[in-house]
Amino acid sequence: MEILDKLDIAILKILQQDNFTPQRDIGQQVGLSAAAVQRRMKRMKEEGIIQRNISVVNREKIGRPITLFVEVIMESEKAEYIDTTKAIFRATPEVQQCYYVTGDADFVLIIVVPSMHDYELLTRRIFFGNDNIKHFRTMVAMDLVKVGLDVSLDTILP
Amino acid sequence: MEILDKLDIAILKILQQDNFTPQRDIGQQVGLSAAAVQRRMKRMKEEGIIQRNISVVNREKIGRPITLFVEVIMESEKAEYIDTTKAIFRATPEVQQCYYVTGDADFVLIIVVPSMHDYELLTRRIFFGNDNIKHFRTMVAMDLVKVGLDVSLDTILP
DNA sequence: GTATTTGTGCAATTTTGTTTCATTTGTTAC
DNA sequence: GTAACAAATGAAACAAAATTGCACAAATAC
Repeated sequence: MEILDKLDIAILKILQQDNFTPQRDIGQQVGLSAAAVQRRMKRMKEEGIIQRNISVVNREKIGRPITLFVEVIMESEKAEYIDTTKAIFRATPEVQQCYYVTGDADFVLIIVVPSMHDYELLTRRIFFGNDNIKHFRTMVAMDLVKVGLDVSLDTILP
Repeated sequence: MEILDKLDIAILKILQQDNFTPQRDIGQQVGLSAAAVQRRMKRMKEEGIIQRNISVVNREKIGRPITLFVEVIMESEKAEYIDTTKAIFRATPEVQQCYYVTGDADFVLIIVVPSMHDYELLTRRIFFGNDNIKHFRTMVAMDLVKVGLDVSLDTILP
């Protein structure tokens, strides 16, 4: 089955907030037994609807207080070069998120580092070290107004 | 205590990948008993080092395939207006992430919606409906090269 | 109408998480 | 060096949660 019913959505909403919520509690909230919740969770995990289950670590408390946005513009958009660059960004732990985009830029990155100095060193490695990068534009986050990977589940009509 | 030792970091690395890993398995991997892992996890949760525990839902599979980047430039940067705008972005479910930044833009947003049409409707609500927004620039994600909230824990020196 | 599929709740079972307690380890004071 | 103390640990007992087996009910197919 590929379609989500109201119960699946109700379960996902809870799991997006806190995936340690006991299945019994979830069941109570959505009107199912714990067993039924468990089976639905298992199915959604198998189908890839639930992609991952993760802990979110506070970046400030572990000494990574600097969050940056970088727009990267490539010299050439040849698939070969793009793929190489994707692989580099993917493999760089400081690059928390990387999107290949249309519009003014080619890539948008979110980078998390301990200090601006570390960022400078990083730019040398991944930007100046890459001949195919024509230009990059950095913005520094002053306030993490909203951070998450939530997908809004309010208006799904299956 | 505020400092993380090597064992804490090893535990966090695992939890950032999969927070359903049984404490026994974590213990085995890092060289601790399950009880010790449990106590460290509890402490880190209490201290806010572990901020949240969440499921990540696949946006494509639930009918939200469009991811967008938006840079927003404000008319006035008066704190009052900025705060109001932050509150709006925070309260909008389609706005998955929102950062207040320095640089060419004032805000950077990541938006997840079912279709470009939905995005157009959203822009009317949250951008054109806000007099203080001077300009916004949209980029459309073609490839979610790397998506996560991981913080690199490799080079922590406490 | 009956057969089949799909999903459910309940209860038994298994696994996991939590607490207790004695012991070890490391630190400080003398 | 050694005694006293604090912090963290592992093993085991215990509690809670997840998982499975099974009988049943609703929806669908025939």
